[in-house]
Amino acid sequence: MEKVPEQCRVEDALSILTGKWKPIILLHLLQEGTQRFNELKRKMPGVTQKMLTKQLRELEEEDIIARTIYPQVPPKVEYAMTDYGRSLEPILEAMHEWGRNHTLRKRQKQQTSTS
Amino acid sequence: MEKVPEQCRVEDALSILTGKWKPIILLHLLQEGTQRFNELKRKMPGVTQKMLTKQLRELEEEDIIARTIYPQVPPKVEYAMTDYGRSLEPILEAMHEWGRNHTLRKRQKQQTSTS
DNA sequence: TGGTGTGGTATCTTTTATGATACCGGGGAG
DNA sequence: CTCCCCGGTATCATAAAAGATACCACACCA
Repeated sequence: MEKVPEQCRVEDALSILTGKWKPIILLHLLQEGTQRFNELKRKMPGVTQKMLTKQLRELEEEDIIARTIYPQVPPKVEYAMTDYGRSLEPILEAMHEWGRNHTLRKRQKQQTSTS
Repeated sequence: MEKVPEQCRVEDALSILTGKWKPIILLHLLQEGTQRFNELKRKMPGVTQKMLTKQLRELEEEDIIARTIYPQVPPKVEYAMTDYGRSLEPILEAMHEWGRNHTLRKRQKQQTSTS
């Protein structure tokens, strides 16, 4: 029936989330809604135009975000989560929750090692 | 109060799961319990010894898995999930569930494009 | 005596991801 | 006229991840 091994599914999700700037892009779009290119760029210190473009394109390719071009001058391009993209939210939340505990744990370790 | 940006938490989780062989290692250990090195290796076609060692060491470093060496000849080394490692299960399950739908979606897209 | 199984290391090469930098068109501000 | 803003592209360089290959000690088996 199903020939694809189980772990491939996990890797599918992982491959979409993996990328230096993708998690933060997704969090911005989820939490603050539709954003313009430079708006995102300003909120992500350190990212270069090229990298931001690339990561956005890859997310768009997977139908996680939608890119809307307004035929104006100067150009206006907006990025928004798709419904499909929003289906990633449980994963991001699970990771966020886990990460919170991970941070706490690290702190405790540091304390015990310095005491 | 909290100076660490929210997305860092997500990236913490991601950084632990990311690695070509880590998801499958974790799934094997979760589903089949403690495993020896070569036992894992045989279940992961294509992995080289070096890569398997590296990924296992990284997971051990993060306290996700535990490495037990039995002072025998020939050597016997076992890998097992730690309790902490098992706390990743909700994330892996969320990704697995998402991946299942992702696969279905891709298939549907192919069908509509070839019809 | 030579080959096998165990759990690795040490090098080297290739592939992939990320980054720095320069450039673009065209309107609007000064 | 000159510069900036916007949302990019193109080129080149670097860093990081992954892979190929060879080697190791030791005991066991035949």
